[in-house]
Amino acid sequence: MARFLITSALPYINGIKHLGNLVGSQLPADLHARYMRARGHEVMFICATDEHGTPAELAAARTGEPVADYCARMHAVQEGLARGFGLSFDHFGRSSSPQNAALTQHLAARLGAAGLIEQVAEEQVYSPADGRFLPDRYITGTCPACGYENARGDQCENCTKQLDPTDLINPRSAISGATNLEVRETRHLFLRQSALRERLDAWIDRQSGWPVLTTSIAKKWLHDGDGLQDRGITRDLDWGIPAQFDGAPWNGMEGKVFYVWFDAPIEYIAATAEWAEAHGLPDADWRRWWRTDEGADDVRYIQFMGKDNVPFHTLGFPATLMGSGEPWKLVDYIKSFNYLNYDGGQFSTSQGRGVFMDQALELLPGDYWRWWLLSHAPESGDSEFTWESFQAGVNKDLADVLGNFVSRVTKFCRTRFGETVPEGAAPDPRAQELTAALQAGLTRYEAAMDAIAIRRAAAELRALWVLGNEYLQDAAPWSTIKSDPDTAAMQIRMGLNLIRLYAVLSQPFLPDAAKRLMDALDCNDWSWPEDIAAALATLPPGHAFTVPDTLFAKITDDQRADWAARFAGTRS
RNA sequence: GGGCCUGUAGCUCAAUUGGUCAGAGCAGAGCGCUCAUAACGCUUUGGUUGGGGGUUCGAGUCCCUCCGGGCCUACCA
Repeated sequence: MARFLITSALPYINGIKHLGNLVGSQLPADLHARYMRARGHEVMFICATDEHGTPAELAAARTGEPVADYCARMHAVQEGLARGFGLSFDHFGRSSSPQNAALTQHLAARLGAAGLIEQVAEEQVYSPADGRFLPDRYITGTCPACGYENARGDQCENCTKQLDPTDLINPRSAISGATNLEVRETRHLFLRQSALRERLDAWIDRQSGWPVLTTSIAKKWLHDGDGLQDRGITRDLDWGIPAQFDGAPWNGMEGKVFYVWFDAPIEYIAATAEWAEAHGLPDADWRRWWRTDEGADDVRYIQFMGKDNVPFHTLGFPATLMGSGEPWKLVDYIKSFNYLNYDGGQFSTSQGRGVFMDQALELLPGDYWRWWLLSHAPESGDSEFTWESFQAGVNKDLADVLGNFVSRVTKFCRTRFGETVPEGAAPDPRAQELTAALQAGLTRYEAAMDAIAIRRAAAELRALWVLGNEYLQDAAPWSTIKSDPDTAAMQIRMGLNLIRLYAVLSQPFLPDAAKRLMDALDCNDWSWPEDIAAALATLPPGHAFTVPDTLFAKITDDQRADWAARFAGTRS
């Protein structure tokens, strides 16, 4: 038994996430966490909301709430949606927690003491009307290159030219529209990532088997141009972790907070501390996951994230931990994902394009989405959600192959033997053949799951379901019962035990359906099969069960057309 | 501009270090079965692996080039 620390990239507090966000981090992380637990490993699965930064402040301002209230409310909303999708976090924390503030300040102080933080004076655009400094993208104006009137300060969306806010003609605040902008000098803390470049580079080189997507992005940032650049880790904002605090090795940072990309990854650790507090456990209980000098030496730490998050997890966060000079646990494997597109374009939070988590759950339970999303996870390239594909995947895989198998076995048994596992003969050669095929398939499934090859794992799981239908077709208990009731009974006994086996094996993908199957079978033995023959004898003759309700309902053509039309436009 | 990824049957995707790897699922066609959510099983039609050139005994798999798609490029997070 090993110990697995699993973190999912933190969803930003600003609004409800769409299915692309879900499949890019939280969902695959959950799959892995559930699988590892099922295999008997000790797992700590951590996620949290990322709550600081300008967008949170602006979103709160729009609803008229104090930002802290807004974040608390949205955290609860996201937590509820996570539950709806069956996300089995050990703790779903908040980057605004006191634990994160303390740890962020602690690490910053350590970095400062190590000479890895310096103060840099910068000029930034300030908007007196808004009472705040404006990030580049919150300044709009006319593009000097193409004349586009709504160009952003970082880049013109029309001609894609990289811009500096001061390049814009007639610049104005994207927040208030104010045009009386001025350039002010402000001082910020910079993390001297460049000083850690060699260590980071060597550390990346030491990793093996990481997705190309992960290492290529890290290498690009390490070696492109002048190499890894130092990064500002503070901002002129109110909402965040104060950059000036007791024990800080610098002065003059009053009124400034740490930048979200500095404190958000630290929340992985802090959320584990939150977990300990929530369970009334001592600090040692969370530190054994994160401090290699306090027990984390045998921990395997795996992170899940979309490709946009890779630089911060391969460079920024490791730089923070390495630079602290303290023995913090570094990530062992980074599973990164491409993007899921929506019907020919991108999912877009800002434009409300695509299906959002709350909307998805209004249409269908979480398992339907989990299956399609995971079996189409954008591992090797961007993938695309279409309603046709979703309908086909759900109907064929879940309703026909798995759901109908359960239905035909349980209903046949009820009709011919009653709702108890029938006695019957001992397994015959055909049943042993099935057992062997399942054993081989299980090995392939486990290999894919161990390797976090998600689409392949889904295909292997489905192949196991198919074996049940093949066996049933071949054994044909509806036929054997006429001449050999004992054999028919054995065949159905196999079928009922197969359902339990499928519930156990499918649980990481389909937690809710698995639970319903086990409830119908009146079974609570979730032990992962070591030996298939033994696993298929778990439900003994005479064991009572009930025929479950339809496991997965099919998506009709009318529903598909209706949903496609409803989500064609933008979210209101 | 620079960098990275990608282009394999109608669709979604597989093919260890180049050597029976040209495959699977869906869709299509035929047959079978009737327990079941008109479900299941078997068989089967589809590709000169984006175009062209090169290296090699041998290349989706390496190199060059052209065409197409996507992403990143550090102050959105």
